[in-house]
Amino acid sequence: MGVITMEANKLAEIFIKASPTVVDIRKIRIEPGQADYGYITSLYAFIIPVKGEAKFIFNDIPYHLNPGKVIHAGPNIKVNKRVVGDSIWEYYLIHYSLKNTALEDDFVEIPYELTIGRNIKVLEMLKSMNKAWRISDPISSLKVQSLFYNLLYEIFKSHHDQAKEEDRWIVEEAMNYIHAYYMEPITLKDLAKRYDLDKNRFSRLFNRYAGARPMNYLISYRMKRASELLLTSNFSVREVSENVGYTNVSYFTKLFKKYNGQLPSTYRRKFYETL
DNA sequence: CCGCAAACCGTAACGCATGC
DNA sequence: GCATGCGTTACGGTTTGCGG
Repeated sequence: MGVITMEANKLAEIFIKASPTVVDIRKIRIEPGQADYGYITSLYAFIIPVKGEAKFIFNDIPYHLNPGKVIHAGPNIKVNKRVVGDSIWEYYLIHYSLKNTALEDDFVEIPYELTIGRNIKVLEMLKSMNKAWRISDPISSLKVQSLFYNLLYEIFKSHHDQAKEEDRWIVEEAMNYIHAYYMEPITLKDLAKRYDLDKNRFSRLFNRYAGARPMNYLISYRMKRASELLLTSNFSVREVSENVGYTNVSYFTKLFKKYNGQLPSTYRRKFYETL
């Protein structure tokens, strides 16, 4: 809790207006277990983890930094950091300043976190930027600036896609869950809780990718299984109903009729009559 | 006992308002 | 234009009761 995530389009808008200029780029390697306490930042910066992991505390809010994430921080933030785990902590640190200081209000003073996943493009750009930064002629400086803009694009874009990816994953996982546990009682509330989402939000998210609300999807799946069972087994209607997750036949019959146009018993009878 | 329907209750889905 | 919060509505789910 406390970690702020930002919307990619909003960020793009802000950065476009603000014309950031790179002030410094460096790749930093720190041995495991090392810590650093209480310094205050003076510039805007992106922290892009490459290897290992570290705990940062910005103004008392903890952030866990590992590859796949990008952190943005502003000036006047108190930083405590510690490298955790037993591998070397390696990251790029890019400091930049704003041309247009009138826009400083748009830059959140609280650090925020972006999820970009494993991104080779980003790593390659950082490498080139770092290399070009060591050469101090105007052409190389131009290269650094243009790469910085490319980098921003790539980071924001990845962050944007990652969000969608996460949503899609949740829906797929939920569908798999339904396929596996349709015979058990499932409620929307419990499903949503699995993904730590508000039930309303989850229901809509599910609908966006699955084309049906979760509970309707569950029912359809149960009805599909029920019709299969009616034709392929010699279970009684009651048994079929129990096998797809309904404790009472009444309700099952009602639903089955709604979904298949006829009652379970009729459905079975009609099928065998036409053989 | 079994399958079904009607009556009833609680929850999920819908639709609208609001904010971003 | 899209996501979110919230009140209302519709429907899922339980109980009861009836005919075969």
